[in-house]
Amino acid sequence: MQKRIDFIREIINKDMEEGRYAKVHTRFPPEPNGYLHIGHAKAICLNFEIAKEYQGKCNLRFDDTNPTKEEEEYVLAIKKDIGWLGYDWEDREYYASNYFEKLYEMAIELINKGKAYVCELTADQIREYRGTLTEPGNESPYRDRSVDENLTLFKKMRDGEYPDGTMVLRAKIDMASPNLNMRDPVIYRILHTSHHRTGDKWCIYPTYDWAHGQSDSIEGITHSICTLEFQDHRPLYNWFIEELGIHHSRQIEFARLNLTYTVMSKRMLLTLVENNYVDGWDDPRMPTLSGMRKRGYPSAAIRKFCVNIGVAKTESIVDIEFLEHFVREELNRTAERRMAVLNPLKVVIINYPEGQEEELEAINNPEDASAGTRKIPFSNVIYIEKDDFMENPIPKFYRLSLNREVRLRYAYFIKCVDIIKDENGEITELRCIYDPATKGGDAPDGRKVKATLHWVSEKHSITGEIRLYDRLFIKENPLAVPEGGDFTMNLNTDSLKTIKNCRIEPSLANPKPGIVFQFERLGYFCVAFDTKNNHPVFIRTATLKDEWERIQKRKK
RNA sequence: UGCCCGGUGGUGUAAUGGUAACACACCGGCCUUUGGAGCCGAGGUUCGAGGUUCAAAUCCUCGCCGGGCAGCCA
Repeated sequence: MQKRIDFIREIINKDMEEGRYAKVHTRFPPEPNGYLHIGHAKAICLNFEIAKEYQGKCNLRFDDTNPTKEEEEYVLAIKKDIGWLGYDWEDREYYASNYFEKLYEMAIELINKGKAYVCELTADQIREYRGTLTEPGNESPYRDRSVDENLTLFKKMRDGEYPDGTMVLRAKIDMASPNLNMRDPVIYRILHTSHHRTGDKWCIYPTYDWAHGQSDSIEGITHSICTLEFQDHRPLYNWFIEELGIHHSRQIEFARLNLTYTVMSKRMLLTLVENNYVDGWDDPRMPTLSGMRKRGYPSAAIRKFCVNIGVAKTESIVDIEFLEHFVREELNRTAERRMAVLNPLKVVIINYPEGQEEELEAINNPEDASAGTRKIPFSNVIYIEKDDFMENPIPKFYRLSLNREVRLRYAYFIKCVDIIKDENGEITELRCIYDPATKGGDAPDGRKVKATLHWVSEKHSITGEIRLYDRLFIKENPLAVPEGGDFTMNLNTDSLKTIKNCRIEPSLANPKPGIVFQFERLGYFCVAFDTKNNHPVFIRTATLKDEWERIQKRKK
């Protein structure tokens, strides 16, 4: 995949030139406490693509140091999503929990060096002793315990002799450091909670800060790429590595992805799931990879998006349309075209013999000749889209109207000669005449029409359900709320509209779930996984760009 | 009044002291059997002020603005 060189690759190039590392080895380190979202995709692509470019490797490592939040369900989902994105960690599926024993030994080593101590201050006291952003902290009264005492206490912590929260192991660094992370950070806490991998083997767990850098080191990671908020932790990780005298990875921080009309925090996504604002983590409206997969987004589009947004340290918000652009670009190339009418309006062609029918040839994908053609049945009663007719056409509307001629795609020119209404004045049917000479859609006399409509033959069509998904939030920044409000007040209450009786061309009677089609002039639609035989269900993946909609919007 | 990071069109990313580039969006036009796709064109002097230099988005100084950090979360 072609990409411009970014600051991360620049650093790596320099490291390689200077011989700092013999090869490049990266890793993607998710915490299994939620599903992966598009922001994670950025990190996944970065790490795996860099490994590929430098003929190195990229590990998958679960950062599972907090058993109170992590679950097996999430590790399964995460692996599935990374695989779907197209990346392979081969046999390098690691877990921070694999290193618990090693990490424990490292802690002992620190204690032996007089660089760690068991502290019995409560959580609240630790906070008070830490000082503030502008004032230095105070040293814990337990800071100067003997090595032996620390060793004994730490062993007893491990043996389960103390309840949760009674003591912790802390690194002994500098309570006056301007970097709060260096003010004797906690590296082990007591948690009598069973872990999804280690079960009840442990009742003390390393903190992320203690586990992360050393896990990278153990795996021989050369370039540890993470998000901006860990910049302030880097000195701490370096301190650990140096005290322990182990392999030193270079940490490089980049800005996480933000998208308009989207929330990206796992906490908020969990809120949406738990309060049933959406139908699970994989709801097609979610920014999760599983949601996007269900929505019909091709993984290639997501990859391309991730490459094209670039990487930098500037915090930014990418327009969701940029993602949609790559989805459309990919689908335009790959999706076969079909015809479906969402809001059917009956059209009777009065000069086409009743009972007669014929098959017309249609191109499956104008962008890909190898996709071939298919036959579409035609008869005297068809359906067109309600929106494609206007009794009193406004300027620039050049679809069907009384006495106006348009083309039915791949079929004939038709001209509307009569409008039938019900007692409420609603249009229920159109009467048209067709020109037999225009079969296929071209007029031998060279006359032109301004519009081409999609259509479906009444007696041949099948009915189906179509789910129209829209963005989940009404505000570009869902987090912008008045005092006391929260992001859920910016939820789009109309983000899902279900249309039951759509008319769909017969070739779509038994489509394969997951496949995406373009319904001509409407958009891309993905076959839903709960679709049933002869009653297909489609999910709208994305609309087509709509010039007519833009014209109307502009007038407002 | 602490420490760390950042500031280039509407958005995102380039330009690594030498004519501010690319993509998306937007606007205008062409083309079109999808008002799709495609094609062509318009729009910025780089947060501000000084300084260094023949030459500054880039280097220096001082401001301004934005973000992160006071979990036994990651």
